[in-house]
Amino acid sequence: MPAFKRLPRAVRERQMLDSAVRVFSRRGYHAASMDEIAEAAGVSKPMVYAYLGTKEELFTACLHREATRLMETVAGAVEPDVPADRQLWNGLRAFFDVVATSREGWTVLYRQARGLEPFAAELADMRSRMVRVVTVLLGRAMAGSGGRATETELEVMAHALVGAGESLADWMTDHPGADPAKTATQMMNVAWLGADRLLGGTSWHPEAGR
Amino acid sequence: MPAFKRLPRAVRERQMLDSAVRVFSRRGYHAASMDEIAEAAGVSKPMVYAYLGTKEELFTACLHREATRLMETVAGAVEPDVPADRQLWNGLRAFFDVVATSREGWTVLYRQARGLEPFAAELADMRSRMVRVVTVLLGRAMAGSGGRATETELEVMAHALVGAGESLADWMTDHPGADPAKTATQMMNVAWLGADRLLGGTSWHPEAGR
Amino acid sequence: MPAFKRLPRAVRERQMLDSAVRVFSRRGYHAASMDEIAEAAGVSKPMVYAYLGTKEELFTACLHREATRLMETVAGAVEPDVPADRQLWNGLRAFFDVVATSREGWTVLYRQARGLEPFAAELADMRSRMVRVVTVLLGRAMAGSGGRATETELEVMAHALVGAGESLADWMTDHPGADPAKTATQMMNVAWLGADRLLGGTSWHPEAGR
Amino acid sequence: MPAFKRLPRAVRERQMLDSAVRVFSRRGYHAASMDEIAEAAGVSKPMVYAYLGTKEELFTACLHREATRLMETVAGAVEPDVPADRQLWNGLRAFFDVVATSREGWTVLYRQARGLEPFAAELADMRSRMVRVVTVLLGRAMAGSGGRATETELEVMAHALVGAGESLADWMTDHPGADPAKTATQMMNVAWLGADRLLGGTSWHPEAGR
DNA sequence: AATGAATGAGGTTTCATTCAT
DNA sequence: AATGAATGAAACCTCATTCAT
Repeated sequence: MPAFKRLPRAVRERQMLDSAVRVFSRRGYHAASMDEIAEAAGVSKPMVYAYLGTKEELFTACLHREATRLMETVAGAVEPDVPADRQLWNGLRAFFDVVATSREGWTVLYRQARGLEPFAAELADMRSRMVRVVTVLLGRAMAGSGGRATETELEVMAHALVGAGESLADWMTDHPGADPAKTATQMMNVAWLGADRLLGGTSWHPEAGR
Repeated sequence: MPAFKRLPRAVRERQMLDSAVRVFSRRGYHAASMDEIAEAAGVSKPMVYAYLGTKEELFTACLHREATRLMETVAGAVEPDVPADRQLWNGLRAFFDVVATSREGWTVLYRQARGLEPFAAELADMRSRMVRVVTVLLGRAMAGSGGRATETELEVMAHALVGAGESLADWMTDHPGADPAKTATQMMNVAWLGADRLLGGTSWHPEAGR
Repeated sequence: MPAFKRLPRAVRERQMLDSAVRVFSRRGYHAASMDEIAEAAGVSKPMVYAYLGTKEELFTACLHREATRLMETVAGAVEPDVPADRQLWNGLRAFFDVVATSREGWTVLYRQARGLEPFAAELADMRSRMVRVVTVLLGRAMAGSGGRATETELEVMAHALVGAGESLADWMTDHPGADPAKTATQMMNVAWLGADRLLGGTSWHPEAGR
Repeated sequence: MPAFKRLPRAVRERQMLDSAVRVFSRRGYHAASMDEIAEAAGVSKPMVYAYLGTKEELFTACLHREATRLMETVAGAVEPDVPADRQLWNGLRAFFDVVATSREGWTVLYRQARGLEPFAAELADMRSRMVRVVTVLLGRAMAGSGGRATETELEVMAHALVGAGESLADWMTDHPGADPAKTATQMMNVAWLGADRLLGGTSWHPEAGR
């Protein structure tokens, strides 16, 4: 079943990436074969190699595209002049939105890549950037509260928050009906308020004056 | 290069598992070859197949052994008659201890397995058990505080906490000097107290009367 | 030693089947290696797998091709409006012709397959069809002779005839100079002269005075 | 499960051969593993090697034992002073008796070995001896009937008869209820009625108006 | 621009077979 | 006398990758 029409390169590339993401998600990096990807894209294998290169390069390309999509969405949700907690909530909601929307895209590739050299390194990098952003956010919040946590402590906190976020992203993947905004709020209740207060009855809400 | 001596089965099996964990960790499941594992164990390939079975079964065996080691250590650290926060801290410290001690053993296998069918399913199971334990813990804590979170909310909280723990385990893997007890405390500060209070200067400490 | 030229699939497939039949005949199913078959066809192993599939499938393909060749030749020799004995002779001669012509093709594969799961079952099927055809032929002959053999007796007779045919096919394989037509006649002299009398009502009995 | 007692060599050997025949007939020569055979005999593998040698030698041993059993039974059924037809019937009945009694033995001998180098050669030998016996029998019968078949013609007849016998043996294998004596009679009805006339001088010819 | 044809390389798995106890 | 421990060798199969058309 050859491609029906000669299409401009950009379109073809998009088709291939779409197929690649789908196949990689379903089968996993190693079990996915270039054959299957090419077929899924309705193209012959040499085309894939001509346009996107090696299997490794192709996977990297998938990773990049999905990562960019995620990062940009989150970045677009930022409102710089808002309190730190609200900023965090905004970012979380955007993050959960993306995850819920393109389940195949992000989560699965992410899960794959984290355990798979030579992609793990790259992923770790991206994760570091996220942690850094959160760290800065926490730093700003602290500046307005008179706290005195060390830089390392802030970093550890940020790691914990990012991990919690990832974990809930996974949870959403398994609960298709879950609402991103609500999940973001629930996470804020743990992360921001703390289990102690939360369990005691206090609760955090995005619309609260703070 | 024949094995140096005839050893009883139990010994050889342990050697093989050790080597397998090491090789799987370094190379990743797919890139690891049975050849390399056998050689690392100082044994010929057929021995590996005779004692531990297929590559898949071998990996599963590694997973099981490391998971058991982890679970038992954590379970052994539990002190049932202690307040919930302290219990959580105990568990966390034990968890971080194991991770820091056998870096190759757990973290890497865990990272691998989570993105790799047919292991992901089994791992997900184990993770579910962990989440359940934490959920129960939270429920008990709430019972003593008069809160009114729903079951689902508790579960989401538990997911967040587990994710944060995993994330910090990763962080420890990259920071060999880190102290498990201290890391556990830091995580409690986020998870139990909440970022808000923490940043404001309050802090949680394992020895505090509560 | 790469293939000399790029050839269309149909051609290559034929070459491969030819080689496979030859190698399977010489070495036997298990002793034959895909490597040797590929080399004999002047092709690399992956081509064999790409075009003809698994070793089992390849053997089945060989069996099918040779069986078809045989069946069609025999079927082509049938003249429906001729007396039963003549029809039988026609079929036999055609059968011996094929066997004598492609010695490697049929007999050897047939011998192999009869003792080899999972091919035996299929072969048994084909043999059953042959027996059935002969049974019908005998039934028609009896109808014109007033005999009264039971259905089972006819079937046993047919089995005996088919076995005799196979045996003589083997004999021909070992006597390259033998003439198919003459052999067919000789077999008729045993088989038909007996069948004829039997179908006509005469019968032999162990206790008879002779 | 080691053998329960130290047994004399002869007994052990018999056990092993029994198991070997059973396993070979169930699995086929190649699919049968020495492991399985040893286990089936309740003995360790080195014992099998010590007593019966290589796999090839073991199979040959099976072949020999079963062949001997068959030959001796048939030979024991001969009554030299009886007419040729009755002698043939006696032999056939004994033959079918053995086959019906030890189905597994027959399977190993014929279905397997006939298509399998290096055993086929040996089997062919045994078969030759059978053919020779039948040929002689036919010759004697002819001498008493005034026929004039050539030596080759007799041999061809013998081949046909042996083939028919084998085929009916197979048929019996698939019809466990069948009666050896009756089957022998049925085969005589085809084979002998024909041979009888043929040896008496009548002959069939394709061009005969019939 | 696009593809059918082709392969090198490597991995898992299974056996028959033998030591050393 | 008997066996658990051990291995060399080889088979099947699959894949990423590239020519030649």
